[in-house]
Amino acid sequence: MFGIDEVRSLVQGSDHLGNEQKVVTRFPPEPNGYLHIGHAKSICLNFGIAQANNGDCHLRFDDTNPVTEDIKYISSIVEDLAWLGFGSGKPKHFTSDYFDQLYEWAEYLIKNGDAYVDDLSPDEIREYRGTLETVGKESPYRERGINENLELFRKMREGEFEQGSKVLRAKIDMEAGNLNLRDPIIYRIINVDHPRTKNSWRIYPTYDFAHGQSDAIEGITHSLCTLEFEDHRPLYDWLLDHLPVSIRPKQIEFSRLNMTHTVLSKRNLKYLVDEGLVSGWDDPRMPTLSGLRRRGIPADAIKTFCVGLGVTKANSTVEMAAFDACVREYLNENAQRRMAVIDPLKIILENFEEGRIEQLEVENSPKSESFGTRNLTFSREIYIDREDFMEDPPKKFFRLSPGKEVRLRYAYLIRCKEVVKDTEGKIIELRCTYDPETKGGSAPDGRKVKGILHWVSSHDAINAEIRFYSKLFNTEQPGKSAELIDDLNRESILVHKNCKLEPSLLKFGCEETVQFERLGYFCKDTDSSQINPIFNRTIELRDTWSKLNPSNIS
RNA sequence: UGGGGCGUAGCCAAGUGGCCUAAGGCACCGGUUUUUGAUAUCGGCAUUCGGAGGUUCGAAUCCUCCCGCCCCAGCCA
Repeated sequence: MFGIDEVRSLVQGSDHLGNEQKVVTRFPPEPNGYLHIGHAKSICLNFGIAQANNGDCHLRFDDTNPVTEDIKYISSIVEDLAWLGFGSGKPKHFTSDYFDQLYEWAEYLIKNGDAYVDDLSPDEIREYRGTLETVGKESPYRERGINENLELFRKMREGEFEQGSKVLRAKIDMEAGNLNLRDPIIYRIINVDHPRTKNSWRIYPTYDFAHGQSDAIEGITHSLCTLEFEDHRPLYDWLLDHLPVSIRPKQIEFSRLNMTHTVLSKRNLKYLVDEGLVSGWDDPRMPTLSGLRRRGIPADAIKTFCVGLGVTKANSTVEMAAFDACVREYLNENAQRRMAVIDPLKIILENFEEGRIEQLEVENSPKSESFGTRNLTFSREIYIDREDFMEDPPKKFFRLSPGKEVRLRYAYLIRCKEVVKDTEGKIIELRCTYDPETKGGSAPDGRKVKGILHWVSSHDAINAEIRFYSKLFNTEQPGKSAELIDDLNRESILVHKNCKLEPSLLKFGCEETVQFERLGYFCKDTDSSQINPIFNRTIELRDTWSKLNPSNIS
C-alpha cells in the first residue's frame, strides 16, 4: 500500500532512472467513451506528479482497436481535460503514430526467435491456453522458422489473410501461472480502417504490445495504471527486456475510483445512455465530467476532491457524501447568493402601500465583500416558498404560521394575519403585515426572530423552470444485488415549473453556479433560453431540519 | 495443490519496531455563534490495527500459520 506522497517519492527516488532524467507520466484514454470522475482521479494523479516534479504528462490516445474507437470521442476527451485545466487543448500523442515503430519491433522479436505467427483459430487458442488451474500447451506452429514467420507476418500486414486466421504471438511460456505470459497475442488481423491511419493497416497491435512500447517511445518514466493491469506488468517488462528500447518506463498500479450511488464503468454508463435512462452523456446526473459540468460542479471542486483521494492498492468505494462535501465546501466560498422561490405562495403585505416599490441593497455573499452588492425590490406583493408556511406547525417549526412573525431575509419582519383559501381549501394567499421599523431585517427593540425566509417580489420576479437532481441510484452499489435498472432512483430528476427568481439571475452563465439561499446551489442549464430560463440544482445545502423532521418536508 | 493483489473506525486514509492507550477528512452525535435550520466554531466518536501464535524490554509495523475480499482463462483496454 502506498499513499500519494509515496507515489511521489517513488517517482523521485526511482533508481531505474538516470540521475538527471525528467519525470514523464501519461494519461492514456482509449477514444471510445466519455471521461468520468474516475478518469479525473487518474488525470490529477498523472498531471499532478508531473507538475510536482517539474516534468511532463502526455495525453496519449490509446487507439489500437479501430472497431471500438471513434474520432468523435477524441474531441470530447480533449475538451473535458482542458476544462479540468490540463493539457494543451490539442492532442499530441497517439499510439497510432507509433504503428510503424511497433511493427518494426514485432519483426525484431520474430528475428530473435521471440515471436511467431500462429494459425490456430480463436477457439483453439483459448483451448491451448489452458485454464486458471491447468497449464497450457504449445501451439503446433510455435516452432516455425524465423524466415517463415517473417514472411507470414508481412503477408498479414498486406492483408492477405482473413481476420482471425492468424495472429502474432510472443514466445514466452505456456506453463506460466500468469496467463498473460502464455504466449500472448501481440498483433491481430483487423480488416477495418482506422480513424487516423485509415486503410494503411490490416493488422493492429494489442494493448500489451502497444502500451509499454509507446511509453518507451515517449520517454515515459512512470506508467501509472489501475490494479487490473498488475498481472500484465511481467509482460510489460518482458517486452521491454526483449526490445531495443533505451529507456525503461516503470509500471505502477493503484486502485481505480469507485463511488457509492453511481456507476463508473464505460459499459454501465453507455447502458444508461443507450437505454434512454438518462438524457445523454452530459445528463446532470451522470458522473461524467460533462455531466458534472452541466450540473454546475466547478472543475476546481473536482480537482480538490481528486487530490484528496487516497492513492493506494486497496479496493475501495468512496462515499458520495465525501464528494458532496467537497463540492459544498468549494461553492460555499465561491458562489454568489441569490433568492429563488420554488413553489410560490403569495403574500400580501396589507400595510404596505399599493404601487410602492422599495430598493434594498444587499450583499452578494456573506463570505467576502469582493462579491459586491445588488439591489432587490420590495413590494406589497411577494412570494415565499409554500414549504415555509404551516397552518398548524409542529413544535420546533420556526418559519411562518398564523400569528407568528418571521424575518424576510435582508428586508423586514412580517407577521401573518390571515390565511386565504380557495373553495377546495387550498391556501392561495397569506395576508400579513410588515414592521416598517425593521428595514434590513433588524428590530430596533432588539426582539429576536428565529425564522428567516427567502422571498422574491412579485413586482419583478422572473419565471423559471428548476430541475432538482439527486442520486441516480438508490443503493450504494448499484447492480450488486439486483439488476442495475432495479436500483435506479426514479425520482433522480424532479422538475419544478413556475418558480420565481430574482431577475439578476438572468445574467448568469451556464457554469456560474450560485447559491439560492436556504435551498442549495444552482446553475443555468444549457437547455435554458432567455424566454424560458432553466436552472439545475447542483447540490442541496446541508439540512439539519429536514433530517430531524422528514415528515415536515412536503 | 495456478498466478497476482488487498485487509487500520460506517467510508476514505496516515502509519515502515519505541513520542501509537493510532493523524487527518467524510459521515454521525452533542454544545456555541448566526439576518441562510447554511456557514463558522468547540467537543465526542478504534486501549486497538482481519484472526491466532511467535520474536523482542517494546509490534499496526518483523516471522509463522489461518481467515476474508478483489483481479486474471478478449484476436478489449
